[in-house]
Amino acid sequence: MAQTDTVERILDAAESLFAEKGFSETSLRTITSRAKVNLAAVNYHFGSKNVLIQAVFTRFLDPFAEGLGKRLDHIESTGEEPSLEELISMLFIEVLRVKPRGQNDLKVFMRLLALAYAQAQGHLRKHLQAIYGHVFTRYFRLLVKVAPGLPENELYWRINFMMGSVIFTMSDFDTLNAISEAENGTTASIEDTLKRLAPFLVSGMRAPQPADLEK
Amino acid sequence: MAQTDTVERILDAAESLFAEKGFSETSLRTITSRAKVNLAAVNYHFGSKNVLIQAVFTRFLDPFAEGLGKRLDHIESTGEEPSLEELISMLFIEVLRVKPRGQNDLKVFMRLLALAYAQAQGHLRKHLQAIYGHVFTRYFRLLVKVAPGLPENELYWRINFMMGSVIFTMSDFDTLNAISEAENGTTASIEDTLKRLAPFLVSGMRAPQPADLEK
DNA sequence: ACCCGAACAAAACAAATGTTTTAAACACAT
DNA sequence: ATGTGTTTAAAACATTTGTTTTGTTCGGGT
Repeated sequence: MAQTDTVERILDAAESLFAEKGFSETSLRTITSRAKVNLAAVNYHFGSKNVLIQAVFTRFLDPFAEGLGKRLDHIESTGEEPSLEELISMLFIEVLRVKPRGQNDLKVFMRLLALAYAQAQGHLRKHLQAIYGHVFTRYFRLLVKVAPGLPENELYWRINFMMGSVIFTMSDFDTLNAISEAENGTTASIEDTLKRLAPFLVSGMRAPQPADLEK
Repeated sequence: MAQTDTVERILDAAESLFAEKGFSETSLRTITSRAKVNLAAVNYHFGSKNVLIQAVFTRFLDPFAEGLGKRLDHIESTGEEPSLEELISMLFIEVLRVKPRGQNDLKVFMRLLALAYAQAQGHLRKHLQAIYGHVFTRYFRLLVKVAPGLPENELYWRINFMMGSVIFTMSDFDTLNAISEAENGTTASIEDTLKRLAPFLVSGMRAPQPADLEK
């Protein structure tokens, strides 16, 4: 075969461009020109733009889901219950472990997640749910066991509250940081912001259940 | 003039379609056909699609920002400090007060907000920041006074954590609710979910400051 | 040396998009 | 009733989009 880094170059370009501008706003021509690849290469290697989008996601979600699954395996085999803090920070650690390339890949990662949610309807969500739904369910079941005596459905919503905070903050980190500088003269790194997030999330998860919903 | 509900009909159709599918994914032709209006009417009344997008936002953000501003006026004039709970629920109340039409407008409202954030770069964000930045700043300053002894920059990030939870959850409410039914057999109303959000957010805001960031 | 299939390049295609243009219909003041 | 400015209607326009087609190049196995 010829130099088959073509596929990788397409994925790299598509990933960053999608994160910057969204899916519909990124044309195949801008992708292929940044990747220094012929236009037809996308349809040749992937078949369609939608499949390319899915491929971008699986490339960074596959190792994440696999790593998370292994941690769940280990926990289930040893039988010892982790703390709530450990369970939450497990996600952060796994995210940080996955990123192999540059500095701002965490932002790219989060922005892609945010886009996947914002662009709710359509092929992508079903695709992600079909592939990664199982691992998420396992994580959720473990969290139900560990969490402080709240019913399942309450915990389900709190997990989504958590994910909203993380994804929203990280995906718009640059903008929020710029506003922060204008507003109170300080800037923060991504790591700082993750450290700020942890106690916020843990306290939120430990909040009492709203009285009139105890069914 | 002729029946000038044309503008309103365009805005109604655009609003719901944008919330469903996003901006780029919604063509002027689908908007005008749902609104039962001629294609050229959009460019005639608004000038361009971008201006239409901005108009959709100002239509529901103007009364929101105005109502919020009046509440801030009242608080500042009386001089009494509201509690953190009151300050947070103030946002919820104002959102619920604004929506004039159908049941699912809250979802539409939140989905539009989420889209505005997801489509970070570009005309929309600057436009919103230019118009509504002032009210947001006032709210922020008040929250700094009320909040439990945390530095400004810490509070700034926590506000964004809050907004992330709310916007993310509400904008994807239907999907999350469907997953909830599949996962643990229960469904929730929007009002239930807002009630669940409140203690989560309040506890998160009251969380201790991460030790290694006390600068 | 030959061949075969994979990889690339260039061009063309059909469809959809935002926008503009032209003309007709309308409301309303004079 | 007439005329004027506003609103709608229909068509056309120029781009841009994803995709397909056609031809070429390259590498390795027999």
